[in-house]
Amino acid sequence: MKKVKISNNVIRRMPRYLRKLDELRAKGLNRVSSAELSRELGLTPSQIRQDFSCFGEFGQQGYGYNVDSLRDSIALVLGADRAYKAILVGIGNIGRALMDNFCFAEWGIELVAAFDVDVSAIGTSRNGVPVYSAEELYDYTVKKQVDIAVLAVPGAVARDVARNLTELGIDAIWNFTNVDIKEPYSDLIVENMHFSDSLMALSYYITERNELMARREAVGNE
Amino acid sequence: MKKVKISNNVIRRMPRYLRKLDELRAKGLNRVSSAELSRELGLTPSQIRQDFSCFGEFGQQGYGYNVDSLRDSIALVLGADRAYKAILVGIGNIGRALMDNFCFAEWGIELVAAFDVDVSAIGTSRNGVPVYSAEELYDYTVKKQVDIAVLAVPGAVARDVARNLTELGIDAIWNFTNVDIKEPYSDLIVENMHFSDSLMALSYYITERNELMARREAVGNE
DNA sequence: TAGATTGTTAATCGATTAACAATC
DNA sequence: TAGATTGTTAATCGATTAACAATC
Repeated sequence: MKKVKISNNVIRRMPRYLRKLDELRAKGLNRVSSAELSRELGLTPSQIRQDFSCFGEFGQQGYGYNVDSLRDSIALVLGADRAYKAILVGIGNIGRALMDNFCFAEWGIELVAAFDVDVSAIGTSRNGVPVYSAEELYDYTVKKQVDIAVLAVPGAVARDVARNLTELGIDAIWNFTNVDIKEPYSDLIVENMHFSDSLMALSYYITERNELMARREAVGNE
Repeated sequence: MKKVKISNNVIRRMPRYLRKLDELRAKGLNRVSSAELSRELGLTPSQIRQDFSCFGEFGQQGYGYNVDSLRDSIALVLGADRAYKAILVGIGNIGRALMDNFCFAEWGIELVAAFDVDVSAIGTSRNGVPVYSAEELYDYTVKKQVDIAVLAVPGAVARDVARNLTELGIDAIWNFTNVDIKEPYSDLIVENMHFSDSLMALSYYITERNELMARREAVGNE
C-alpha cells in the first residue's frame, strides 16, 4: 500500500538497499529474503519489509524478493529514470573530484555543465562536461531548465549563489559547502554533504566510547 | 542533567549548532536565545533546549545563551580538544581534495600521514602531510596509535583495508568509499560520506515534489 | 520588581518492532 | 501439502513538542 507521506528515515535507507542489491546482483544471487538483507545491513527484517511496503509489494510470500526486480523497483522509486539535469557550480578541488570520479550517469543524473570564475578553466571541458564562465550561470540555468545545482563554491559566496539560483526556479541544491542554505527557502530541496559535521559526529562517538571504556575499567577496579 | 545514552539525532544536530554559533560569533553577537536559534536553524526552541540539556546547563533564565561559551561547550562535547590522530588512506581525487582543502585542525583532528600505492606520490608531502607507501600503512597504524582512518580507496579494496585496520585496533573509519563497511564489526565506529546515497535522496525529493505538484494541478482542474 | 527565557516534566506524535494471517 | 516468507495490523518504544515552574 502506497503511503501518502514517507518519512525521511525510510528515504535515507533506500539508497543503502539499492547499493546492497547491486552487490548481491554482481555476486550472481537472484533471490533474497528480508531476513538475509537484515543480516547484511544490520536492520530488522520487520523494518525492511515495512520500508519496501511504503512503495509497493515487491516480494512474494514463501519466496522473498527477486534481487533484480527489487533493485529496479527501488531505482525507480529514487528517480533513476528521471534524468534530472544538474550543473556544477565551482570547480575547485571538490568540484573537480566530482567531475573526474563521480559517475552521475550511474545514478540517473545528467551533469550538463560546470561553472567557475577561473578564466584559465573557462572554455575547457573535463570528462566530457564543458566549463563555462560564472557570468553565464544564471542565463544557462533558466534556458536549459536545470533541476539540480551542485554547489561547490567557497562558503563565503554560497548563500548568495544559492539565493540567486533559487529565485531562478532551481528545484534542488546538492550542497558541498560548509554553510547551511536551507533557511529561509522552505520550498528549496537541499541535500547537505557537510564534511565537518560528519567528522564531528565521528569524534563524538570516539569520545563516548573511550569514556564508556574508562568507566567500565573504573568499575572493574572497585 | 547528563543523559546516559544520547540519541543519534541529537548528535547529528550538534555540529550544526556549532557552525551556526561560529557564524553568530563572527557577526559579533554575544547573546542568543533558543527562539532565535530556532528561527535560524528551522527547529523548535523546545528541541534546541532539550538537545543542549543532554550535556549540561549552558544557559541562563531570562537571558538565553552566551554565544562564545555555548560554542565552546559544544566544541568540547564533540571532542574538539581531543586531538584524535587521523591518517588518510588513498590519495586519489577525493583524498587530495581533503588534503588540500579540508582543515582537519580546525575541527580538532590531527591529520598525521597519508598512504597510497602510487609510487610517484610516495615520499612527497602535501599541505604538510607526508605521503607514505601503502606497505607501511599497518605498521604505522599500530606504532603511532592512529585513532581514525579516512578511507578514500577504490570501493573494490575498501572492505579489505577496513578489516585489516579494524583488526589492528583502529577506533573509527571516516568512509568516503561507496561501500558499507560497518558489518560485521559491531565495535568499529563508521561515519559514511556516501555521495550517491545523498544524491539519490535528493532525486527522490524532487520526484516527490513534482508528483505532489502534478496532483495539485489535477485537483485544480477537476 | 516585571519580563524574559531557561531546564525539565508531561503529553503527543511518529517510528520501530513484534506478531500473524495470507499465500506462494 | 508443508514450509517459508511476505505484507500489514497492533504493540512498543523513542523522539519531539508543549507547558510551566524556577529564576536570572
